[in-house]
Amino acid sequence: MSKNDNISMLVIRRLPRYYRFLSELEEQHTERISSNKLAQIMNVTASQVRQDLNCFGGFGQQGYGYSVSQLKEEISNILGLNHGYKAILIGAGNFGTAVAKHLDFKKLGFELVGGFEIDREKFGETLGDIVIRDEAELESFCTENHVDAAFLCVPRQNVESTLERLYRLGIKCYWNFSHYDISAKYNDTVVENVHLSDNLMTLCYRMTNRGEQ
Amino acid sequence: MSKNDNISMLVIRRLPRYYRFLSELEEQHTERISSNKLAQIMNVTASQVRQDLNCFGGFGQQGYGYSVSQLKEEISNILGLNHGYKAILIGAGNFGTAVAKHLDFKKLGFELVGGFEIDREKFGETLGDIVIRDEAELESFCTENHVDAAFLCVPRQNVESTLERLYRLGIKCYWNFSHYDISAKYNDTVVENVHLSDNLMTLCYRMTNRGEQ
DNA sequence: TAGATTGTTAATCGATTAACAATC
DNA sequence: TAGATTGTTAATCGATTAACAATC
Repeated sequence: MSKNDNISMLVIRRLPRYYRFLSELEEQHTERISSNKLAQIMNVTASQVRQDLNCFGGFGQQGYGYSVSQLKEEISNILGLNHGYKAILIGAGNFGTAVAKHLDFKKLGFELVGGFEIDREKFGETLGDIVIRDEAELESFCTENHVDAAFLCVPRQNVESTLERLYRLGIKCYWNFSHYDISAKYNDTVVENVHLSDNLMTLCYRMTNRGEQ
Repeated sequence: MSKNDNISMLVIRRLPRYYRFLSELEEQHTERISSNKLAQIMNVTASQVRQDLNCFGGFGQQGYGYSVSQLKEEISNILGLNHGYKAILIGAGNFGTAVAKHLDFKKLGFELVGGFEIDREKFGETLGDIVIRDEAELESFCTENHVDAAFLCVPRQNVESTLERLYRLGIKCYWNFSHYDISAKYNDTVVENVHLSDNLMTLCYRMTNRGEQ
């Protein structure tokens, strides 16, 4: 699929953004778009758009531009959004609930197949499509069901022990809301961290140093 | 405060991470640390640590290294974490609730002073330290109380109209959980976006293309 | 003093932008 | 054909890393 196997993480992290803007264009029934116009909408350079897309192949046509729906489909394939990776939710507190209720996992490449909690009050509750189970059942559930990834929505102090169990079960892809440094301990994992507090501190910096840039 | 007013956004986004690791070192009663050791813990180069810190001034001492507590304090000041910027929460749904309950705003440079909702069932509820109010009261509240920032935890379709009101009230700093492109419309704002779905798509890409790197 | 480690300059590496020939 | 716009190469810019003199 790819022309070049060494694609920068910077390019990859821009792909979802392209995908978002293309989805919007499609909703507005825009059929074709030039790198120039797309760059303008996204507030980047046309050069960057063309370079980024050409990491994966030539999806455009000289003199015409790009077909919105085709390009969207190509990026979807590059991201692998069609895989429907089976994921479990660890922790059905406020964050776990928010994530499970508001994200459309099907569109994001995943399928949420179960949720686990230590709080017995929540056992049996349903959250979107999933049922909340006793975390003690983690091993039996994962043995019976194929699970590709875990969404870690538990406080930091609870992550470590659960993570060890998940890792032992062969689950090595994590979406991590805690500050626990997974890759430091397990180096053969795939981890995306959501550091909300880092993000908020950055906002604080920018508010404090407004005008300087 | 700064030696150089043109500090790269890449450096700035690393500051919260330094702050986090320094906080941990302090908790473990580590008094001093060398750029080499810190780099090792954080999985970056010692050069980068020294270059980053030197954007803001010389906080170390040759032959000794850096004082953990002093360096942490310096970074806190650079980020402006002592400001206690007054913020309001827009939307007390699952995400708003999760954010309000689980983040320690005081430590992140903010003080949450109120919350707003359109769902009348939630009026009067308390969430951590704040009371949920009718969004109709936004103007009166913000006129009576000084508000520096808004945390936007409402679905995309509701952001636009509320944003216009906030902007008219002079609130121009936003923590945005929606996909609405604030800076495109209002260019004198400070915006930090939390794009959870972008993050999850990146995880999907990395799972799909595992082994290639 | 000798050893350690910074602050800083210089070298390298990578990412972005500009330019333009290829081509629809 | 003429105009538009890509794919791609070359030029520029910026970030990271290496090296080392300064100094605690």
